[in-house]
Amino acid sequence: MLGCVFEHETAEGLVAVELTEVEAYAGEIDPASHAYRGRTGRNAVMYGPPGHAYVYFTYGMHFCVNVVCMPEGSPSAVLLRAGRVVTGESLARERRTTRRPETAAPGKTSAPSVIPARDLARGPARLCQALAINRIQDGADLCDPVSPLRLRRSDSNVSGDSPAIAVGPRVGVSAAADTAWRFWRADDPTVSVYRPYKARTTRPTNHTDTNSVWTG
DNA sequence: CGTCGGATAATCT
DNA sequence: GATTATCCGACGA
Repeated sequence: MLGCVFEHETAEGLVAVELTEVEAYAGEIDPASHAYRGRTGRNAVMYGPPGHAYVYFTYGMHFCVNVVCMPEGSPSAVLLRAGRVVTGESLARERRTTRRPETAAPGKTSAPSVIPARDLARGPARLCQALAINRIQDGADLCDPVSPLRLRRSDSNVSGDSPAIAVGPRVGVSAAADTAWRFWRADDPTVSVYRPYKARTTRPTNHTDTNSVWTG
């Protein structure tokens, strides 16, 4: 799948990326897979036919997209982690630009930060934001040429020349952290930065509000 | 350049 | 109630 084109056609226009980084999840035998504990409402699409999109919502604010890759009943998928934008760069940047509230003090000009091209789809959630992928696309057929969301071979580079592929552990997973099922184009600037899993201290929920009074 | 904490809510146990 | 296949801004070197 590295080097294939992943594209989404919407009313706003077409944004296409060339995939530079992917990650494999091997269904019910893989402790890091969403399907490890069996079928649920969220992972149902993974149990369906291959070539369809499995989109999930995570961290309370991000979407990630997978390609279902094994026959019906085998819930395996490949997470699309990063890509290089080849079509619709301005639209992708528009979607990726986080407009913050005007923090500029009176008399001062706020510096408009332009997102570098390499960062537009650098990371699984960024890729989804650049392509405007959300829950609606969960289950979409990626192999139907008529589908607005498609995965296809690149028009260029049909010569068979393929850049070197690097292999390493998956990003951000707590289980099976040493399994090297992440694949990326070596020396490509659009590949996401590796960050190992880091457990986070659960912020204590405020059970005792400030007005409660202990009478005992 | 690097590391670190916070945001934020669906999903699952 | 805990966990999470992440990202961004802040801060220090």
